[in-house]
Amino acid sequence: MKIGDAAREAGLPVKTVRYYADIGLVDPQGRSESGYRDYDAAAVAKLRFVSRTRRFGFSIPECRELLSLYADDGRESADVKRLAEAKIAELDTRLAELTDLRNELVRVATACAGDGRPDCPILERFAALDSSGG
Amino acid sequence: MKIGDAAREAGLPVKTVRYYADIGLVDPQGRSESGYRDYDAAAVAKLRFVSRTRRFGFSIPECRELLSLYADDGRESADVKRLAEAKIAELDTRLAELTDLRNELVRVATACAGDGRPDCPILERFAALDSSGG
DNA sequence: ATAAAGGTTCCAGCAACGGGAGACTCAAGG
DNA sequence: CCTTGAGTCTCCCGTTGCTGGAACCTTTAT
Repeated sequence: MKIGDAAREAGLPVKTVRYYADIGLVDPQGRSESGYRDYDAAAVAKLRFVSRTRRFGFSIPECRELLSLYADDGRESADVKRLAEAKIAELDTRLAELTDLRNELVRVATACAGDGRPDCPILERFAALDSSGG
Repeated sequence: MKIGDAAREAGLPVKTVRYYADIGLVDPQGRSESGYRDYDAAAVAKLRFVSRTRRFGFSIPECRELLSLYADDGRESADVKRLAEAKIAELDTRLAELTDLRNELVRVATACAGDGRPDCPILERFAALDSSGG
């Protein structure tokens, strides 16, 4: 199977699949005589796996680790669970930060009249001297 | 005031301040005879302003726009409010995505025994054939 | 006089690809 | 057989917002 079909089956851009091959994340099964990358079912499964794990917010190195766990029949599910839980904690932190940010922005935007006057609490908030205040 | 002091006052790394000067986002007031960047109070205020807006999730181009609004006495607060509200909507979208992601991960992690067995619902979930399923 | 601390420039690189050039290959149609 | 068009190849540059390092210069303190 050529790269275009593999990419379509995995739901990834061709460029991305080629990139994954370049960095040795998902290698094609081999090459055709004319030099085309050749993907078999196993390689496509890995691509699909990576596609999903990427969508779950895992970095390439993390995907690499998960992929090796996936490919290794003797893997310990505890390892996988540990990775997933660490990622959940990360997401929680990020969510809290983003929520704070959003509430802060809502507060200043609400205080802003939004008319044509040059006074603007948003800008004043940004320009505030202290960077600690909420 | 030299770059180090300006950076400290703005709460930014020196490298970042230099970078902002390079891209013309916040220029120093001038240069000393020996070529050192010289920051006055106005420049430091701009640095602090940018530092805050960056922390609020605005991109550099957006900061540039806000900065020009900030620097322009005749600015319209409506422009600023519009920018802030667009950013809030963005944050909401991003928050929803991250929340979905997190819940999905929690679900699969919960289903995983986490013991030494090779069975792992997390990996199976990642490896799932359909990419449409919740 | 000398050493440490801080400044300068430029160059390289990070994540994770995307865009596009220029050459090649393959499948179909006339 | 030839042509056309789509797909593929490699290669290199660009993105975002910095960060680190090298090699050198200036200032400050002792």
